[in-house]
Amino acid sequence: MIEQHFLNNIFKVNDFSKKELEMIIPKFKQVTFSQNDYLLNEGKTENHYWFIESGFVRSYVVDTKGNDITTNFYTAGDIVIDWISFFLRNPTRENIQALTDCVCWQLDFETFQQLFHSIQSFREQGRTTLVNSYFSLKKQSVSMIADQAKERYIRLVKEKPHIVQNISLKYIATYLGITDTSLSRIRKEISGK
Amino acid sequence: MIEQHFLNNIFKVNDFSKKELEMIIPKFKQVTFSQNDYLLNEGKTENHYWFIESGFVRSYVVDTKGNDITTNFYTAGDIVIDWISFFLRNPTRENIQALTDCVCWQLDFETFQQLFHSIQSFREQGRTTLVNSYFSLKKQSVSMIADQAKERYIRLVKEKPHIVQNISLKYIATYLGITDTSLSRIRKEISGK
DNA sequence: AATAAAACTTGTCATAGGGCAAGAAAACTA
DNA sequence: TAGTTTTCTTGCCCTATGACAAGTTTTATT
Repeated sequence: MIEQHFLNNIFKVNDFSKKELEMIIPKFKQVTFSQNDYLLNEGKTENHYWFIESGFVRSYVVDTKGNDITTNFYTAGDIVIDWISFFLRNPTRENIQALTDCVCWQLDFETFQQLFHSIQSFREQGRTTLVNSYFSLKKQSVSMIADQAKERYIRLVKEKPHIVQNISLKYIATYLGITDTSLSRIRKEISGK
Repeated sequence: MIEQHFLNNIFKVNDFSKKELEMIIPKFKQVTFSQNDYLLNEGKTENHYWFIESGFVRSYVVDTKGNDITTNFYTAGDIVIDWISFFLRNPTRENIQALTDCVCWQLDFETFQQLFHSIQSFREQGRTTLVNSYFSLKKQSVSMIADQAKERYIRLVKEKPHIVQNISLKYIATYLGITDTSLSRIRKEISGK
């Protein structure tokens, strides 16, 4: 196989030796999901994570009033993982749902552990990935306090245009912490400028 | 020294061998901060983290309008760290400030790396600590969307009563994403019940 | 104790965004 | 191509919270 495996975009030759790549890449298994399939359901303990080769995914939690709140969107190149459930080995509160058909590459916890403890660059990359997720969450969280809904939407359009273009308004609204009604009005206001 | 070092509460004999503890604990250095000292300032790259033996600390960011937003409170037993700056080696956006005099135990990045890559249980614990921080942030973030300010305040009182009792209203308000005026009204309403 | 500076409360009024319900438009389905 | 369902828009009215400004209380300073 000449180096054109999708995972070579994730595990780069600059960061890993050839030998390490040979230990890592074959451990991933390709899986596909159809639109509306669940990758993970509330109450289950996550035993895998995935890199998305193609498609769109969202994660959400259901609040005490029964509304669902989108916690994240994922698309090609992203890691889909519930860090909390995966590492703390707890039943999750999240639901992870394919919004379109998806092609993913899956790794299970045990294999992850084995690679994590044996390959230094694998654990450095893993840590960096987790910290990057922390960073996005923090940004989103501060923005929720500091910015008005319209500003949050504008930022999302700028930072993740493909999300805004491909995902239905109601999910984007709950991600921004507003109702679909409000988001519709915000859109109108923006386009009217 | 008979095992009554403060850090023995953090690194427990159940999780580490005696030899490992001897490699870890002496690497920490005791430092003290006076009220209003800064542990970290915006723009600097974090090169340390601390465990708090006593005192109260908060972290905050300044938003585009110049208001500050408290991102977290820390107290005895907690780790004080800017995960993002520490691991990504970036200048931080956060300010970390002692709200009272504090006694802390400090470790620097280089020593951390050395321990992280050489002691398996140290990295397991480090990862767990990071994921726990992620978990609190996520909870706070979802609550910001799902709950009203009053519910968020009630939850804080329940989960971290010592914070509510020891820290001034204005900081708690920005942590909850509201103004000090609103928090004052919420308090009144609650006590009037 | 006297003064100053913070911290907190309260009043009045303004506004972002929610709740609900009815349409309109678009996307499936048969 | 008609029928159904889902998605999105719009109108009307309401509520939680903000903005600002004036007290009051508490804490620190001399």
